[in-house]
Amino acid sequence: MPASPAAPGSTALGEPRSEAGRRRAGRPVGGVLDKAGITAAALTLIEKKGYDGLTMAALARSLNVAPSALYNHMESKRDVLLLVEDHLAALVDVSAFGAEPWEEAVRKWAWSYRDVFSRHTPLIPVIAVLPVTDAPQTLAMYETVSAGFRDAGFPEERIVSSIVALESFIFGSAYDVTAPADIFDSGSMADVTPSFTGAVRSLAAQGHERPADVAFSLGLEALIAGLGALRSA
Amino acid sequence: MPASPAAPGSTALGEPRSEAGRRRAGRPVGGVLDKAGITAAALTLIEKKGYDGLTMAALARSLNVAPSALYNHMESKRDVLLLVEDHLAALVDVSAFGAEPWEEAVRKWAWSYRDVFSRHTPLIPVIAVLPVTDAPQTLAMYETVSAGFRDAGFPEERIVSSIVALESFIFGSAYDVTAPADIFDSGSMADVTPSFTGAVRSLAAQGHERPADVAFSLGLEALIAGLGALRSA
DNA sequence: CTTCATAAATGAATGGCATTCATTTAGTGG
DNA sequence: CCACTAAATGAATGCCATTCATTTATGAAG
Repeated sequence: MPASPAAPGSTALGEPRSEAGRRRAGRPVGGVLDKAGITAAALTLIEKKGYDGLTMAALARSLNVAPSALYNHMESKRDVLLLVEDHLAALVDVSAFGAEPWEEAVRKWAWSYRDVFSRHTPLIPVIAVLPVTDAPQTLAMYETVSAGFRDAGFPEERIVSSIVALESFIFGSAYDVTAPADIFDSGSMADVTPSFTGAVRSLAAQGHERPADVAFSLGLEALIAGLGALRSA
Repeated sequence: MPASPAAPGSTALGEPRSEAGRRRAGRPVGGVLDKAGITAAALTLIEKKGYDGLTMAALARSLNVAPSALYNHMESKRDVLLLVEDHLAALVDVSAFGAEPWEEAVRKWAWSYRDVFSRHTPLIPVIAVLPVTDAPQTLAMYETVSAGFRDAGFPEERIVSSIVALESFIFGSAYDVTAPADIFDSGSMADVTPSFTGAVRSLAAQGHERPADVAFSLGLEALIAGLGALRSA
């Protein structure tokens, strides 16, 4: 009724669907375009082209499909990011909970969590506001961690706040990892910022391979010590 | 030489420049389009329309100028965000450094820092990777804080790492403030996540006005205690 | 075997975005 | 008074996510 959708059916069997089109037209055949397939394609794309390269068009292209086809399976691009986020949550190492002392379990979890998301910082604004209902793997991670805290003797009403505090630190620290090495170069302002410039030089003189790791370790150990004091038994 | 830039000069004095155009054409007259003016306009726009409403077109519009005019003063939109960020840094309260004990100074600084940026979370990915050279007010903040740490007896090589750790926690916590209240509702998965669901309920039962504040306080006090132990004197 | 409902794919819009560019304008310093 | 130049213009450009009418092909129902 509205505009003019051009020649119907004529070009419908043209080149665009030559290969995959035949396989996937109609009903569920193998399912290249299900959630698992979309997630895998998105991850590959992110690895190869980064988050700037993750466009709906590029994603569709890598699945041999028209961009609009994605919208039969997802409401928006945000859903794609959610899928990726939840996949990554499953990569976070929670295995030490229940197997090692609480301190060590938190330590391993936190380092692993930071490492995974430091390569996916564009997801952080998404996760931070993400209702866990939509992310089963993420929820599973919280369950394991919560159980670890409970078994370690944490009062139930402090568990969520403690995890949130740790997570906040982890997300912020994930950004640090990606910061340029010269981020604290005060340049021409060096003479009016003697304390800061001196502190930066003093740290640089230590010659740490990854300065972000030093700050992360420092903060994490402080949090573990401070939060650990909340335990009753 | 290329395309066809249409009627030259004819419409140049039309409506678009009726008011501000007369004031600002040519050389520096009053300077609505200098850094201060752009920053002020951007902040007003952000307050009224949020970060989604902060487009180069909308910013130009609020300055009674064509979008392309902005590019005579800024390299990219990122520069606008930098300007805003640096303006906000000046709002962070560092006054307690040098006036109160280190613990209390850090506490006031951290709460103030988090509060300012919790209303500007879209800037966080920008700040985290921002070379301080480009942000004088931000650098000034670091200088005051660094001096506070030095005077409190911190070994020089630990100062930057300590500040980075605190900042990471602050940025992560700024996101929490904006999270929806039901973010931890496990929905249909409640039965398979008993520990987490119980912990969430238990926190909710406490009836805190702002749950994010509880987590922030918990983490901040842990960091203050843990980092404070690094001081020599 | 035919018919039909339906999930899934199509491609051509749409509207918004940051950014670029040739050109014009109008003060300023010589 | 003129040349220089900073600053403004508006018409592209190209990219983006998203929408929609339409078509396709399958499996189930009769």
